Amino acid sequence: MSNKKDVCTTECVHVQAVEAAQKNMLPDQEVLGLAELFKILGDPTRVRILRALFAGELCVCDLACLLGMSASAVSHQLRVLRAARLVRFRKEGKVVFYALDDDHVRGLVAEGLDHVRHG
Amino acid sequence: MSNKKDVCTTECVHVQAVEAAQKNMLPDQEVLGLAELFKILGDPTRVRILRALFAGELCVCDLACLLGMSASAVSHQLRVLRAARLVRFRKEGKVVFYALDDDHVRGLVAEGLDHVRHG
DNA sequence: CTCTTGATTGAATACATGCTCATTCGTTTG
DNA sequence: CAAACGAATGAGCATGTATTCAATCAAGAG
Repeated sequence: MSNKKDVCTTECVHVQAVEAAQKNMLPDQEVLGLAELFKILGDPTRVRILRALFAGELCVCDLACLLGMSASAVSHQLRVLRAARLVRFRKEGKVVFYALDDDHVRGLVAEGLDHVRHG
Repeated sequence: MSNKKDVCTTECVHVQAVEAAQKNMLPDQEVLGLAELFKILGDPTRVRILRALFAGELCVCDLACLLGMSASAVSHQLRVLRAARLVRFRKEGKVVFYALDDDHVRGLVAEGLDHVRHG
């Protein structure tokens, strides 16, 4: 997909700046991982779930109640968050408690809020 | 959307924890804004564009060349990034230079990378 | 064991989104 | 003015995704 550097037949390319940017490029794998992480954070329901877990662990039913949605919908999203290792879970009988699994999340949300609020 | 608190007919709700989480909930507007921001960051092309601009301003054609995609595709994404005030632009004749418009972005990307790399 | 309950899963549906292609805009140049 | 070029835009399509609904799993109660 990237053997088409000659796609730039135009004259407007600023070679120096482009080469500088090229040296700082991230490996594809990291770009994809980063985009995937942000995509997962890019859903209101998942943001609400994560924010709810800021205060401490909650079971699926708690979250469903808190967000006013079905346990099924919540569970589907928890599956996504689990796969991204953003939350972890703990079983106690029939009940499954979820909690934040990564402290980066707090930082990301905080920094995101800065942009949203006063950006 | 939230008058259905009685959706929780179950017995498993942990009232204390739920109430604590409820007090810490973000206003809907902030949740939506936050999710929107992350959604915008949650695309490989846009991540690549932003990363490219870390090194300094580039014109649309530079970006197209660097990413190996059409100027049209890049322009479409720049429109999205502009709307989110993540980039700003500067016209110089026919050429339009784009640059990062927000320092939060660097922090977000850095923190996201931490999670992706060693998370 | 059977029934109930919390949680998970899969299929189906409705909706959003990223790219391509063709066109248009705005500026510079001949 | 007309032609050329960088950039922006809109329609169309192909793909992805969040929720609902029904079914299933797992653990405790009767």
